Amino acid sequence: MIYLYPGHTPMSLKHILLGLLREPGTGYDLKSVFDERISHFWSAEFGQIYPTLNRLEEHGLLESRVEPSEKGPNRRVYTLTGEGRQELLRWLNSGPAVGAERFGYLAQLYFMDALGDLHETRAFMTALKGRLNEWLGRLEAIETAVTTAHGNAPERYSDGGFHQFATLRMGILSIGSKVKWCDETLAAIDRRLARANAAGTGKECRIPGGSTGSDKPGEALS
Amino acid sequence: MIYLYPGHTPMSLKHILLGLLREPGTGYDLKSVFDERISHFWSAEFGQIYPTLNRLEEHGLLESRVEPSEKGPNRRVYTLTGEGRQELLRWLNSGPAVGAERFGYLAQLYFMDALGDLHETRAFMTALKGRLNEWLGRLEAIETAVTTAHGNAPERYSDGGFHQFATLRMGILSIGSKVKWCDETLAAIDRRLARANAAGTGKECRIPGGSTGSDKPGEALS
DNA sequence: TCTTACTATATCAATATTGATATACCTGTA
DNA sequence: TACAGGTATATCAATATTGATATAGTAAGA
Repeated sequence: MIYLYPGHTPMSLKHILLGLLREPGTGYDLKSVFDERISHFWSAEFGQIYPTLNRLEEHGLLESRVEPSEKGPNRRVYTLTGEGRQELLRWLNSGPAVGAERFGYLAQLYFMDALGDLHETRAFMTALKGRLNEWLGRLEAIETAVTTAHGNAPERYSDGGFHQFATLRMGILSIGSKVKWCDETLAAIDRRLARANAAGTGKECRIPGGSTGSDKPGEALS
Repeated sequence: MIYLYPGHTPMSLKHILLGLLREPGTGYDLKSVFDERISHFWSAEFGQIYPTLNRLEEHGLLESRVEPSEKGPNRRVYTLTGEGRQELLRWLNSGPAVGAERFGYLAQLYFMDALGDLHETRAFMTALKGRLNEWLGRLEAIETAVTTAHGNAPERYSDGGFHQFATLRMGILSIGSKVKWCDETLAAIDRRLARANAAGTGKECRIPGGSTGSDKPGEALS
């Protein structure tokens, strides 16, 4: 990895902007693309987009021109330069950028034994499943729209292409697997709750140590 | 969400440190926990761990004492205070922290039509599958170790508990779904490559527009 | 007229995060 | 002796990221 700037870390935002700007656009346009088309793998705020566009232009990877807008203030439209395209290709050829994943909700679950009551974990997992299902629904709606609409006029940043569609599929399969995991976990919680009820106390269920371990689906957690 | 500090964003590192420090430990200990036990949902470097521990102590959520080490320089051992425990519980009760996910490799794939040759995409996906499979193997090895070892002496930050095991399961299901997605995508690439070969040219395969769309497994991408 | 909403750019403070670096103790080994 | 490797703390510069804020034009509707 050749770094664009000293101290540069292999984060991808700069390269994503280069990739999106193969078709000219403004910072405002780009923000919609993050929110509407690629939120399943990256997000960015204005506060990061505008300064990054500036820096990429300073370094000659983008160039911009100001155009009048039909609906508001002037637009500063950015386009990829030859140098920018080279940097984009270099990044695409640098091998898969597999990095650490971060899940705040898993961190919460990891420590949730501190609450000492599995009913709270159950409520947490139910809420989580709801949130993930909403997300999955949004992705599947896009998938349906993409696979249904044939012959549509090509849109800017269209998700119709093979590569774009493949990233959408990963989002769907990955979030889908998390929903299944919620079900597996909820089932395991209910089994534990039932056992605790049978044993007598009914309300307080401090969690007994390790897992029993099983490969049968739905019983990996018991 | 009540923010710990002005301008505080809902990132989880501070709370993760509080959770891990229910059992006393040093910054160095914590780093191993990130690397060895919870890398499937969070990671952190020394450069972030030490300053964060300092700030948490300043705010009264942690306290520390210096102890001689058996194997090196003195150890600064941190422990959770009552206030720290309260903040941890508040975070656990604040609902699932579902945030945007970021995948550098999906960003690369999204723009890879720029390379104009599906063989390059194929090589990329093969490399990615390899990396993900390695990762999956590491998680499954931990799962096996956890489900096999019964009656072991309880370790610091043991992964034996139900909640901890559930987070491991999500890692396995989630990475597993991504490996399956690699297979689905590689199969789709091969079908396209075969079609292009049959059509004549053999080498250059610019990608024709949209996807055909199908629900049959392995054919969602064609 | 006033307000709301959308378009559009830009900057700020604060925190988050990485990767490099400096220091220093201890143990085993070449 | 010298060096490698593991234990341990700490700081730095640079970049990444969030969320709030300021400014302004346009258009629709109360």
